[in-house]
Amino acid sequence: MINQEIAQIFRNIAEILEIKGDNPFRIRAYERAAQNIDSLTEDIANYIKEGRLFIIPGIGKDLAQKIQEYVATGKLKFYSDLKKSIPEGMLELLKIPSVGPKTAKLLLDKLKIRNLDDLGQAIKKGRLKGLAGIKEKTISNIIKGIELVKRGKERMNLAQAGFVAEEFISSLKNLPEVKKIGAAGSLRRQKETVRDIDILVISDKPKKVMGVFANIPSVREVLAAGETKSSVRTKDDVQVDCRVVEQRSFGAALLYFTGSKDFNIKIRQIAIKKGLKINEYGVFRKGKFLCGKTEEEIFKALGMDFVEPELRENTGEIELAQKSKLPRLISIKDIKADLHAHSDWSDGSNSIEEMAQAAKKLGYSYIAITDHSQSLKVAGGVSVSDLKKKKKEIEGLNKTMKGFRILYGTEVDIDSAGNLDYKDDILSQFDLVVAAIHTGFRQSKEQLTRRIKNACKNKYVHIIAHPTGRLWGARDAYDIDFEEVFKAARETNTAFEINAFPNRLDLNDHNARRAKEMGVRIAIGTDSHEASQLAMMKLGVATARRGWLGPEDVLNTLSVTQLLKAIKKS
DNA sequence: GCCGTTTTCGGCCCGACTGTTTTCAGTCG
Repeated sequence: MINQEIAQIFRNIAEILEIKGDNPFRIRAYERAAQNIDSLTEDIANYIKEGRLFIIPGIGKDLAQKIQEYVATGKLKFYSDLKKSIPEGMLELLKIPSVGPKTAKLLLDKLKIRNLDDLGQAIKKGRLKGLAGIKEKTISNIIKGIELVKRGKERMNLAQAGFVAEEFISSLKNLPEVKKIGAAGSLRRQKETVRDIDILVISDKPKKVMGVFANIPSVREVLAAGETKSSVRTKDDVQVDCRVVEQRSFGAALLYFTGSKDFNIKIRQIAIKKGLKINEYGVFRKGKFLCGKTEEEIFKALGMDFVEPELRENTGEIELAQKSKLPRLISIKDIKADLHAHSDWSDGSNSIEEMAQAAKKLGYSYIAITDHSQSLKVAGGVSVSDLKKKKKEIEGLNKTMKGFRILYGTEVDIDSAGNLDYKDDILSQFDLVVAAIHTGFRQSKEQLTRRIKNACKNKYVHIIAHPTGRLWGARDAYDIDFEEVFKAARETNTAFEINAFPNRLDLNDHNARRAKEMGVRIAIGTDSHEASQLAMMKLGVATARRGWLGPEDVLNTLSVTQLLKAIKKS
């Protein structure tokens, strides 16, 4: 989407300006604008059309003009000129930990180092020695940093980040010195991908905690070890930061380390206006400690409601919290069913009964078994003749399982022409039909949009599953026109799925929020292929929460009777 | 470069750790 292109350009501009030593507040203005454009749920071209650019925070006269120029021409003269002012490879130097804009500029000015390769050569030849402020230690840090950049550590997905954090937390939580411990950062905000793990500890003996932390088995390297703050890198190249504070500061530290950065800046500005100061130790008036033990009391001191971590991105939640108008977010307890699961009738590894028992164990009252349709041979799609047997099996199980219902469902393929893989007379027999694209991902935006709209228009299709097809780390989302497909979904009473599989999370948080704004209902499904995967529902719920969804926006908070009524098409 | 019910100019969040320094700049989150 063009929003992301513009955001990236603004970020690049900020980095170039940093190297050039420009005004830090001007740099910050570009970063802030990039962040805010990134978090828009709607195409920025619409803002231009309707003269609404200025309602985007951080967009003033100058940036508005730059956005208009880029949207109109696909180019930005200011940016292309600016790019010419530094060598092309310079920005990659900034990716090296410990190398910031000042060091990069020093390397360019003194040694004509223009990219990573130049830097490697210069180090080999010993040319860095003798530069002002650079000695042995700095050089060895740079060498390690270059290796790290070359290994190219990506962000983890949310599930992986949870495992890393759990290992560190479980190693620390039973120490007698540890009174309380928790994860903060983007993991607590439940972002779909996470770069670093932040761990917060309450203790009166920070030294002891820091010592144990630095010696956890999976630690490869200690990056920094201070009195109250340490950073390590694990054998899998994950950076983990640990911070120790006193009891009275836990809320303040949790707030600070949970972020996001923009959120923190905004609430600190609010504090200043009230004659207060917030840091990670508490809320202060004229140097006097007011509070800090819990996040709740800090929000109260600022005159606003508690903001759930998933909303803390400075995309409107602060203003609503000040007016007590935040939405109630869905929670895992609201979920009564899984609406997308496979059995061994297609490519799942458990029987329908095993899947149902596992769902019952999670406290659900129903589950939809949505095996693949006939043409999807690689996934063992169910033939029309087998469908009868499958239906019969489900009817049998439903008689024996008390207080639980199995819905007879399918994940029907939307073929490359936009037709469905079962005929209407077959589709009409299912309790629940989930439709999805599994082939022809490379079609044009128009074609893909049309295929999904076609599926929405089918009287028997209830849910569009994993609507953008993305597989994190393997396949990018395909481009569809969300405004159009959401409109079609609303008009036809078709729901869109948040697929809870960790490398899908599709719809993502932004698109889910837009779907809600456009009046489209959401179904959360795990796409489980074995019983244990049903537990991934919490990741789908996390995405829903980041998309501002409440229980009323999500189909699987309904009882089975309510659901079957709600999905009916006229 | 943005922003304003104290302001259209002069502010702009706040602090820890490192490496190189004799008191601090750079980097990071």
